[in-house]
Amino acid sequence: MSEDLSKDFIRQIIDQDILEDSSCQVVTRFPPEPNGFLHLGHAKSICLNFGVAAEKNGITFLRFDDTNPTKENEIFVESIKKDVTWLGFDWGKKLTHASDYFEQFYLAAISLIEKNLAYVDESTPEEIKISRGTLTKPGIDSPFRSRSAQENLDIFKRMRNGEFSDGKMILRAKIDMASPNMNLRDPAIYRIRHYQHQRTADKWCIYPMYDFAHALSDAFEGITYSLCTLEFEDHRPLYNWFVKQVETQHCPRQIEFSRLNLAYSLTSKRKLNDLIEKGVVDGWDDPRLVTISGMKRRGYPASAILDFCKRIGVTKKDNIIEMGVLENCVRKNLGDTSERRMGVLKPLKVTLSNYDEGQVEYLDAQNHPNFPDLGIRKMPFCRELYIESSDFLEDAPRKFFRLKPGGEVRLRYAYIIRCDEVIKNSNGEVIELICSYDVDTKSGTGKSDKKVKGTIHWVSAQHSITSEVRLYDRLFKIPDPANVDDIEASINPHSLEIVEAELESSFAEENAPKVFQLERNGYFCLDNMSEKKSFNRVVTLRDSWAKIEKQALNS
RNA sequence: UGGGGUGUAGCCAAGUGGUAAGGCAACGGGUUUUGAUCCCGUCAUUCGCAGGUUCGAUCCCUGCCACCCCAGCCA
Repeated sequence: MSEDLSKDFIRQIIDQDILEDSSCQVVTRFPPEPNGFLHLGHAKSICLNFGVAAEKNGITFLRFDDTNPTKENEIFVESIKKDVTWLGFDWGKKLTHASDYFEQFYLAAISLIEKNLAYVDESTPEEIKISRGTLTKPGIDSPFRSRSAQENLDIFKRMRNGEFSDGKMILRAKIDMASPNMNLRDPAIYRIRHYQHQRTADKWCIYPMYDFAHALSDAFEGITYSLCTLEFEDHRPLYNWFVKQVETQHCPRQIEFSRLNLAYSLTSKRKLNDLIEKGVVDGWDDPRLVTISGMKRRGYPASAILDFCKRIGVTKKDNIIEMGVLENCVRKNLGDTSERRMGVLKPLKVTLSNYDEGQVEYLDAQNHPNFPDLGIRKMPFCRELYIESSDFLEDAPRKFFRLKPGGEVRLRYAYIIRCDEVIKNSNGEVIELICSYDVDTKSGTGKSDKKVKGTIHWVSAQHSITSEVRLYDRLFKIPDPANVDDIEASINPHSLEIVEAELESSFAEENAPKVFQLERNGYFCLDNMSEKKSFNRVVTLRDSWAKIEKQALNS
């Protein structure tokens, strides 16, 4: 492994800060709102926040941004903790919640009111919307803007005491209704919500807004680098305004980076939630989603996700990462770590006419071609076998070096066979092949120097285990599902295919691997969530034959 | 048309006043009883465009163009 020579712009800023002041601490935070499950975009943020701190012996808080009780719940809190841990990060004792600071936020709001920097506005939401102006027209002051601090103080306290109903009034920062930055046109600081909060229950009926709570939480925790995505760039002046006006002891610095976009997939909690509610996918952990729990269930190793985050980098550029990058990380990780097995996804029966009925041979099969230390297993070989249907073609193109009528192919770890006869059903579909084997070509014996182009996998029909296997493809037909009106119309109808596969007999053993490669088919894992025994295809192998076929089709 | 950002290959991404890293993809070849893995090689005379400064500009200056974000009592 060569060392990375280049650092992203955030790490460069931090390096520079440390160069200028060696006492400079690195304190970061990962601050999800517990209103959904984490996805790959969060993984990017987690890797950045935890990574940057770890590199400088700093610390990272896991902070739940729970300022909106109507959208949040304990299930999401637990899932987030689980996912962060699974990715391999440890927040130690630094587990906090925005709600831990509700009292401090309240006091900070009081101080703003006392400084005449905040006021209670009793306008309706519609009135506030209109008076805010537009992108090109300045807003106008609210009639409540000039209320005395005394009066504001009194009403705000009564807001807290629950004297008013939801939506009746808000506390606003008094900044500048004519600011070209919309966020500075007297943004809301507190709103009234008579709603059970998952942690503070009914202790509060007023809740702070994101900009206020986030800036102050960062300041209270001594966060030095508050790393967030680009859409908050316009919020930075407001963030800084709160920190300054509340006169916190510590001043955090917000730095923004671009969010992750992965082609043919969705990284938006809201849109994921829609798909789940409509039943388009099975839940947050559907293996077709790039949620952390979905990818985990699919069989993606955490280290592959970490590797992915490292490869995509951190910049301020809009980006769309190709699916291949993620898949490649998964293959790369699994290639060296998973044992090989054989399994036939779409079986085609093969009968060896010259192999004795009732005879069984046990043939040696390597568990990993590159690592002999991983040992061998015995595979039973009989007169009746299954091969992959796609490994036989009646009208084979020139470069197809698998089985065809009259052609020969090697059965991996076994013999070379020749296809003598093709049996079809009344629909003309091939249902069985009658073949003959060449006894001198047994693997490892060196009796024959016969060479064939192709080697295919197989299982003994008598010994194979029928098992459910789930084959996944990308969830969407289009690269940018996030940008279309009708997401459901862009769903790939073939994103999940369930097949009855025939697996080699070793899967009956107690210590059969949970994650493995089915040779020539891809990487698979046992699905821990389904009730019956079922396997997920994690990712296919790279397939240059498929590429050749596709090219032939296009030309 | 206000404000804030971003433009380096098909996709990511370094770089910086001295002649364009790296990864993925693609392509060509080698090894191979997985059309896998692995190995070797090819792949930007040019950095959104146009001017200017300079011996020299992707980098500095000016103008233009394209794309993204912002008008929640969401985060």
